[in-house]
Amino acid sequence: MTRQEAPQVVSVTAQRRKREKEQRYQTILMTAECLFCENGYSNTKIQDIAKAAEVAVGTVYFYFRNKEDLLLQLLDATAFNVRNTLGQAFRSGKTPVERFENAGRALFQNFWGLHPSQLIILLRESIGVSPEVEASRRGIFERLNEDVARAIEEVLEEYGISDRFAAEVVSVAIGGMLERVAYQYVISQDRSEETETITREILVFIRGGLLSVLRDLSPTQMSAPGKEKTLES
Amino acid sequence: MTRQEAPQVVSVTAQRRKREKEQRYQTILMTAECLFCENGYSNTKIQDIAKAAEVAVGTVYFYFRNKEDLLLQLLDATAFNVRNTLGQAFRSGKTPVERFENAGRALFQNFWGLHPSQLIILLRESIGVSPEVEASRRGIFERLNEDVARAIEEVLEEYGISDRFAAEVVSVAIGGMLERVAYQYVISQDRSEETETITREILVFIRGGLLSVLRDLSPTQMSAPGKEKTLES
Amino acid sequence: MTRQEAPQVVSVTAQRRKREKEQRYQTILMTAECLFCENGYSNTKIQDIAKAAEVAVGTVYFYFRNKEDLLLQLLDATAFNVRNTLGQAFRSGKTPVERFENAGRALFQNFWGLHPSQLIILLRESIGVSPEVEASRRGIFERLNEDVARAIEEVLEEYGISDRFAAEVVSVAIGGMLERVAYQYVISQDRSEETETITREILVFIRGGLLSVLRDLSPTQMSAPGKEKTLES
Amino acid sequence: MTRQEAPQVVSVTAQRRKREKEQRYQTILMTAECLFCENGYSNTKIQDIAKAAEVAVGTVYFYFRNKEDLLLQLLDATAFNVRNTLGQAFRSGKTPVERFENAGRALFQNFWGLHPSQLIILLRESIGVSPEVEASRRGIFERLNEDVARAIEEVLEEYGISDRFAAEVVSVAIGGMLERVAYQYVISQDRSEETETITREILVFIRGGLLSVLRDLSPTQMSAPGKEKTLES
DNA sequence: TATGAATGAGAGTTCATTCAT
DNA sequence: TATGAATGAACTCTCATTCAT
Repeated sequence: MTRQEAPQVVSVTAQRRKREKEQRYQTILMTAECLFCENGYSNTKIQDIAKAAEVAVGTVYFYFRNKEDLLLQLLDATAFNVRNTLGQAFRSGKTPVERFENAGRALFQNFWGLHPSQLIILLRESIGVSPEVEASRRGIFERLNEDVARAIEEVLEEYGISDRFAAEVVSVAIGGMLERVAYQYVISQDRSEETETITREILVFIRGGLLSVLRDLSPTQMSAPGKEKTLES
Repeated sequence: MTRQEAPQVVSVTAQRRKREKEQRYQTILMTAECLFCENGYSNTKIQDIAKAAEVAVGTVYFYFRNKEDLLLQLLDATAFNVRNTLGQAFRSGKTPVERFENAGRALFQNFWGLHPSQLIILLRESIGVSPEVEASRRGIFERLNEDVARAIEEVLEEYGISDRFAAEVVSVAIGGMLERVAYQYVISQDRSEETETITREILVFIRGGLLSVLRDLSPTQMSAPGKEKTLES
Repeated sequence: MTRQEAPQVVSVTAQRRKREKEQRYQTILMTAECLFCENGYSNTKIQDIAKAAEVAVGTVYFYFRNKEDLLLQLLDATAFNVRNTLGQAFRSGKTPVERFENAGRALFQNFWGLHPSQLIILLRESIGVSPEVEASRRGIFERLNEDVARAIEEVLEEYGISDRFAAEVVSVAIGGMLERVAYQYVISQDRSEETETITREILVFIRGGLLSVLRDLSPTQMSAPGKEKTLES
Repeated sequence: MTRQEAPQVVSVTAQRRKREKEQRYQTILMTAECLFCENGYSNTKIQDIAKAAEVAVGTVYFYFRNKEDLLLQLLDATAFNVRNTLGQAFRSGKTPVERFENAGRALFQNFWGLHPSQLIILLRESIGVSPEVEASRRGIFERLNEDVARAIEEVLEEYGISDRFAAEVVSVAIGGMLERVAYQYVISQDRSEETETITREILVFIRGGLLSVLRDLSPTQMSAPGKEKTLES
C-alpha cells in the first residue's frame, strides 16, 4: 500500500483482470464455435452459448455486439489462421513447386487436423447469414485465391509464360478441390485417418493438372524434357 | 348443362383443372426458386413467395407440405437434371476420355447457361437448413460422385489399374473444382462470356491431373508414351 | 351457386369480412388507447394489449406495424377529431368573437366529456417516445395553433390591427391554457362535474386577455385611461 | 506524515474528500440533466451518463439510488429554484399587481435564460416515468399553483371578491400559458432573442384576463356596458 | 380448391442493477 | 470510495403454420 508498491499492485491486478477478460472472450467464442458446428448457426441460440459457456446472456452481449458478430470474429480468426499457415508454408519451400506443395499440405493438415471446426464454419455455417458475413467470407476466399494465383503465376513464369487469367482460373479450381475434398472427408464422412493418402493423391492430381496447363499454354511445343524433370523431381 | 354433355364437360373440365393445378405447382416452385436465389432461403418468407406467385399463403401449403418441402422439390428437380445431363453426355462419347470431357462440358454448360439458379440453390441455399435437406443434398452429390468415380475407374481400368478409393477422391476433387469455378464465375462475378475459355482450361487441368494420378498409381514405371498419346488425342 | 348469384354472394361475404376486419382493427386500437391511458405507453406491453383485446400477439402485428404505430394511429385519430371539432365550431359562430368562444367551448367539451383518453395520450403518453411520434404530436399542435392564430388575426383585423406575431403568441398562450386546465382537471384531479364553471371562467379570462392585447396594440388609444389606472393601482 | 500533523492532514483531507464528493454528485447530476434533455429520459442509459461524467457505472449508483432518483433530484432542484425565484419576485413588488407581474417576468427569465434544461425536464422528460416522479412533478405544480392562486386571491380581495376556486382555475390557466409559451419559444423554436416582446405580450394578456374575470365576478357592475358591447359585436 | 386472417412459440437484444475486488 | 464486468428478467417483433369459410 506504500507509494512504491502501488503501481505494481495496480499493474498486477489490472493485468490479471485483462487476462481474465481475454479468457472469457475466448471461452465464449470457442463455445460458440463448437455449437455452431454441432448444431448449425441458426439453430444455436444465444442462450445455448451462454449456458454452455457458463455465463449469463448479457455477458455474451458484453463481449460481442450480436450473434452475427460471433460469426464474424470466428471468420476473422480463420482468415488469420489461413494466411499464417500459407505464409509459413510458402516461405519454407525452395522451388516454386515445392512451396506450392507445402502450402497445399499445410492447408490440409491445419484445417483437417487442427481446426476442423473452422473449416465447417467457413464452408457451411457462414453461408447465407447476412451480407456482412458474406462479405467477410468472400474476403477470405479472395485473399486465399490471390495468394494461390500468385504462386501459380510464379510457376508459370519459370517457364516463360505469363497468363494472369489462367493462373486465376486454375487457382479457383484448386481452391474448389481442396474445399470440396475437405468438406467431403471431414464434414460429410469422417475419414480423417486417411488424411495422408488423400492429401498425397490430391497433390499428385494438382501437379499433373498444372503441368498440363503449362504445356497447353507454352508457345513452343511441349517444353523441353529437362524442364519437366525439374518439375517432377 | 344437359345430361348428355355432362360427362364430356366434366372430363374436359377435369383435364383443364389438372393442367391448371400442375401449372400452379410449377408457378409456385419457380417463384420460390427465384426468391431463394435472390434473397436466400432463410430470408424468404412464405408470404413473399405467395405474393410473388399471386396466390394466397394457404395455397402454397396446399401444394407443399412446408417451406422445407419447397427446397426439397427444387433439389429433386436439380438431381433429375444433373443425372439426365450426365447420362446423355456419357452416352455421347466413344472413348472413356471423350465421355469424360463431354460430361464435364455438359455439366458446365447446363448449369452455367441454363439453370444457374439450380446451381445457387444446390451450392448455397440448401446448406445448413435441416438434416433432411442436408441428406437430399448429400444424395445428389453422392450420386454425381458415383457417376464420375465410375467413369474414372473405367479410365483407370484401361491402364490396368483398379483403385476405387483413388477414383473416388479424384472425382470428389473434380466435382469441387467444377462447382467452385462455376460458383466463382457465375454467381460471384458474372463472367459467363468467357465460358468457353474457362471450360477449356479446366478440362486441360483435369486431363493433366488424371494422367498424373494414373502415372502415380501405375505399377510399371511411367507408362509408355504411346498410351499417353491415346489419352491426349 | 348459379352465375347470377355468385357476385352477390361473394360481395356480401366480402363485405362482412371487411367489416369484421375493420372492427378488429378498431377493437385493438381502442384497447391500446385504454391501456396506454391507464398504465402509460411504456408500461403497456403488446401482450397486455393482445390479451385485453382477446387476440394473439401476432394479430396486433397483423394490423399495426409496431407498438409505435398504435400510438401514431391514435394521434391521427385525435388530429382528425380536433380539426373536425374546431372546424364545425368555427363555422357555427357569426361574429369572430362568437366563433372563437364556440371553438374554445367545443374543444373543452369534446375532449373533456367525450374523449378524455385522447387528451391523455396527446398530452402525456405521446411524449418522449420517438422522433416520429414527436413529429406527429408537434404537427397536431402546429395545426391547432395555426387555426387559433388565424381566428385571432380575424378578431384583430376587425379593429384594424394586423400583427401576425402577436396573434401567434397569443394563440400559443391560449393553447397552453386550455391544455393545462384540461390536464389539471381531467387527468390529475377528476373534476369533470365542474366542467361548465371552469369553461366559463376560462372563456371570460381569454376574452379579457384578448381585449387587453387589442388595446395594447391599437395605435389610437381605445380604452379610457381611467380604467387602466384602476387596474394598475 | 508526522504525528502532529496527522490530525490537521486528516481534517484537510477529509474536507477535500467531502468537497470532491459533493463535486462528483453535482457532476453526475448535471451530466444526467444534459443527457435527459438532449436524448430523453428513457433513451438515456446509466452507462451513457457514467461515460459522459467520466465515472464508472457503479459510481452513479453510489450517489443515486437508481435512475429514477436522478430525475427526482433534478426535479427537487427545479422545485427549489422555482420557489426561490417566485419568492424573491413577490417580495420585490409593492402592489399585488406589480408583484404579479414581477413574478411572471422572473419566472420567464429564470427558466428561459438560465435553466432551460430544467424547464425541459419538468415539462417533458418527467412525464409518464413513474408514480413517484409524477407525484414530485405534481407537487411542484401544486406549490407553484398555490403561490399564484394566493396572489390572485389577493388581487381579487382588493376588489372585495373572495373566490378561491376561481383563483385556482385562473392560476392553473396562467401556469399553462407560461409553460406552453416557454416550451414553444425555447424548446421547439429557438426565439430567445424575442423574449422581451413575448414576455410583454403575455403579461398584457394576463392582466386583461384577470381584469375580465374580476368584472365577471364582481356583484356590482364595474365595467361600463359600452365597453362590453364593443367586445361582443 | 383457394383464401388470408389468426396464431403463438421462440429468438435476439437491452439495460437497470449488483457485487466482488 | 470507486470500478466495471456480470447478471437475467423483460420486451418487441417474426414468421411458419393452421383452419374456418
